[in-house]
Amino acid sequence: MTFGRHDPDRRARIIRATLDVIAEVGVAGTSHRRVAAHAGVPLGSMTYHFDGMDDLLREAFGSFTESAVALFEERLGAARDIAEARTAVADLVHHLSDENAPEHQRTLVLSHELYTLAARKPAFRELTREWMRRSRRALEWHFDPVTARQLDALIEGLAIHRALDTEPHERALTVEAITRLTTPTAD
Amino acid sequence: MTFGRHDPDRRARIIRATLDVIAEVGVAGTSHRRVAAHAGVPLGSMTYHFDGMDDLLREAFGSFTESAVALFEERLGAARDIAEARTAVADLVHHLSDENAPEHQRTLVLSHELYTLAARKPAFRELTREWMRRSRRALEWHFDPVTARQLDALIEGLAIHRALDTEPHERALTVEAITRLTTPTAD
DNA sequence: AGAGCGGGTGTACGAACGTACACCGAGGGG
DNA sequence: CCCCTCGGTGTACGTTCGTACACCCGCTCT
Repeated sequence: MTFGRHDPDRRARIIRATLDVIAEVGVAGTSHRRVAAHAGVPLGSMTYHFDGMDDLLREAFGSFTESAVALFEERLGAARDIAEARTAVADLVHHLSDENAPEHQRTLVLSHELYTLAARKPAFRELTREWMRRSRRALEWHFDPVTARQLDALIEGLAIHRALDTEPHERALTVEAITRLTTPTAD
Repeated sequence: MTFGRHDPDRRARIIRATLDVIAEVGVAGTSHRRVAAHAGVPLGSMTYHFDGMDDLLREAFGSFTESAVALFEERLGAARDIAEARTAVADLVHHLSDENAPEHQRTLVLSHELYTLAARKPAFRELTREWMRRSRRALEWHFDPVTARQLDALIEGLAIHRALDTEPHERALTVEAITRLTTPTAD
């Protein structure tokens, strides 16, 4: 039995290359050939390791959501009280939407590409649901379920709008919004 | 000078067809041929009326954002006080994310497709900026600029998450989030 | 009435795509 | 030492694409 004779993490490298290509030219411009070239593997490897394009995309976005959740959990896990949790949430919003960090623009681009697929194909919607579910669970370490749900949506909206804005809003605005949403109204 | 000899609103019909095709198969699956077939015009009309694919997409999404803004302004314009404005905002969120209305899934799909383009191409980012600018202006008829900005992001996030969720959240959660965000905190 | 113009269209070309599949060669079994 | 197995790969096919451009024909002007 020859096992991993050539390249034990060939698959993983293809998946990383796929995400790179998607971030660069979009799902629309992603092809087996381009991914293969970027990963430095022959074209035949594509159909050998993955059951066609859809399978490749699903694996790639699965890996992407995994690391997105990991970041979420890491930041929220480090917070020791509500105040720190609020700060962590603000950090996440600005981390995601910071224009000066190409790596973060990448996250935003990949999110949109995934949402676009999810809006049309159930298989990808499953990925986004799992992502949302785990994000909310992490928020529930610090906030009640309803607040967690609202906060999750707020993070999404703030990050998207901030990333697209001509002049991204200040941190103070983010913090203020988080504070308002996590403070029960008087009545 | 023969003018509009055949079809005065040929262009407009192509644009409508383009949005239909995008909603159905995505920007990735949209081709001149498919749009032409859907609009009932010859393939040659595509390059005649539009300077290539990018131009076509820009025109189509320009028309899309126009009607999205119109809906926004209509709903918010009809509100006569803060309470009605809050209700209008909740209406917009649920209108956008209602799973039982195919027309609304369409809006969500098109939004994501546009954001995906905007994340990569400046020409499309201009469209989303104008869209955000006008949405915020409509919100400012009832709320201060900072709140308007926060609310705009919240609407976005709630609509996206609600549309993708397994069990979409109740209206009460939306209303509660809007109330919290539009009520200054005590301290 | 005939000519000429120009808006509109059919077609053809080169490039790129996903995928199937015949083939190769290293390594283990006899 | 030979052969067979099977993981891995190169190539070729059929399809679809964007775009250019030669052409057609209804209309207007002389």
